[in-house]
Amino acid sequence: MMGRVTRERVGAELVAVVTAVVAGRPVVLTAEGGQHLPFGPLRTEHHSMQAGLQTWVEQQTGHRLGYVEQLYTFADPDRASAAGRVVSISYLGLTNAVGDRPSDAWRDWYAFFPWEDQRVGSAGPGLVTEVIEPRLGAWVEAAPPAEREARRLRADVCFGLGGRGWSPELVLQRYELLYEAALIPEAPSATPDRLVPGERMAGDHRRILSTGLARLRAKIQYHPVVFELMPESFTLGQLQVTVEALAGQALHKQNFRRLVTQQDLVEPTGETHAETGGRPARMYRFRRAVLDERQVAGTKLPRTR
Amino acid sequence: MMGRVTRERVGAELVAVVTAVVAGRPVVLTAEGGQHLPFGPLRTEHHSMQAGLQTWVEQQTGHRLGYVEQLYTFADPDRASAAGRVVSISYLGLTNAVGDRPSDAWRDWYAFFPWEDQRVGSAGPGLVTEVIEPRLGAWVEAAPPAEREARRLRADVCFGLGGRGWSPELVLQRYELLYEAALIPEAPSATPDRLVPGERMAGDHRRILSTGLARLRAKIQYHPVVFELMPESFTLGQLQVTVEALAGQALHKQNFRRLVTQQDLVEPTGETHAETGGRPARMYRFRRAVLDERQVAGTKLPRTR
DNA sequence: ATCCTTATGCTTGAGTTGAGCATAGGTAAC
DNA sequence: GTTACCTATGCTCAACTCAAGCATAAGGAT
Repeated sequence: MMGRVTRERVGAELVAVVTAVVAGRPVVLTAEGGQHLPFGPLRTEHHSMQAGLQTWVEQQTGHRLGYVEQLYTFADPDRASAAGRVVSISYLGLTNAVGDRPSDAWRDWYAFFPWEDQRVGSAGPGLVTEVIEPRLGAWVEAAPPAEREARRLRADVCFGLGGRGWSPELVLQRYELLYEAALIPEAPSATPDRLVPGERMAGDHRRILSTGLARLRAKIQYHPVVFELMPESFTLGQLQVTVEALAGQALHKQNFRRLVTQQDLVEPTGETHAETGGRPARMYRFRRAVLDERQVAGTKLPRTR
Repeated sequence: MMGRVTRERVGAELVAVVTAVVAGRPVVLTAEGGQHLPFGPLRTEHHSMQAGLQTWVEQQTGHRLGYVEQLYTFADPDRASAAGRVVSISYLGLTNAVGDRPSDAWRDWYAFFPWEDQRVGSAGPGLVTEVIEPRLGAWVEAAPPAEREARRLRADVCFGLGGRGWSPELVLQRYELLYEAALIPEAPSATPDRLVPGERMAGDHRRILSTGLARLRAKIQYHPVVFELMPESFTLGQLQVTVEALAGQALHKQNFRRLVTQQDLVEPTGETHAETGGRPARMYRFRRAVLDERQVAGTKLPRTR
């Protein structure tokens, strides 16, 4: 029967990856100057884990999350110390209001993962070709011959090398590859002179963050979650900028609007918006009904180039 | 800093949804006569949660899992009793060998979810139209008028009513709907005379199982995991039967083979197989290299009808 | 031989997607 | 006020994908 005793007990911790998009920059809520993600213990008084997370994220941000989703449960072995084992249950939360917290609590995603921003003009593309590619090349060459081809293939797939395309949703795989290649300060055998740029976080929080980005980038394509990051009404241009910020990639404008409108994800409010110095744009609002009507309806990424 | 103390401690439990496909029937490993899924406490000596799960599943089945993936972490509030809170971390495991365990440990998926098998000749289609649809209809009518349309829409989407198509991957949504409509014995307000057929399990294990089926049905479409359920070599017909068993749906044969072969998921072994009383089929093996070469490559479901 | 069964190959039409041309309707500079 | 420039929006076209089904192949059973 179910009453069987589980003899050992562990600490349970809730970790939140709360993200928003502000002025075309994706940001994540951090604590203590970006050193870690907000987290807290699961308490007995919490009705459920989601409820526990919701309440104390509201305490911190002053805003209710439009969307919460469980990410992954980690049992970081490095932390199984004297105090016993700790299990971290991580969640992804989306909001459109950054609230009144000091703005340095909201940090740009790409401060932690500069290579993930592949939009033209950003750091990503240069970083990959000038720093990451050569250092991964060295890592490939350092392998025993039998393993060399496997390493090269993995590097090529992750970072779109050798004529392969860049896949935005491989965030976690890229992080783990850099970790294994010791190009990241968290890695045990990392040496300061061979590191790839990017801020670190305490413990395994940067790994948790990368899991969140990966999930969001994947989810956005087949589930209408972007709208949780948008204000009540918005232009299709603003929506596209938001998606591009998350994907770290430019999209084909005309095809993006075709996708959004043909799926009936939005409806016009009747107003227009003329701030951009171009033709005024129609404003739209999200049709919340689609959440009930269908289970698949997303914002695919009609890529450019 | 990370050393912050988490004051309360909880029991941590690993739960496994281990599935295989035997003779065209999808089966799941259970304990104590199908009353619950195999589970066990997370121990300090386990290197990681996956390792812990792997080792004791191997103990139980005598076979190594080809594939293990974390499913979801539940904190069943009903079990937060005197002993304190229990957190269940669930995993999906796939294997192709049912081993030498007594075969009643392996139970047919569809004993627990008869409505999920929509293949012609199985119980599903009749069950939906003759039992589920009318009882859900009553549940819709029982709602306050303002809520009625929302309920109807939800029932229609989940069970493909009102001309909508059946979506195999909505396993969890269907279970939760039946739960809310009190058509399932686990539901608090369920009455014995209005139940939908299907065996129950202890605690929330049937919910965990439905999470597993949902994940597997979704995953199969964009990741080549079916092959973990297949023997070394197989015919395309056998592969199709396996996918159909999981999806609970018939597939268009010619399109299925085109999909599999065009993606280079398999390579011929050169042998043939003549047991079916028809033209002998070529045997194939899975090209394991695709796991490294690509991140997306699945067995989409070329549906029939 | 004839029929039944499963396997395999191929075609066709509908729909989806990537790419880009063309026009609309504003603001800012000259 | 005319020109340049900018973003928004509409539309077309070719390549590709996908559902559906016809046709043929190759075995066993009667």
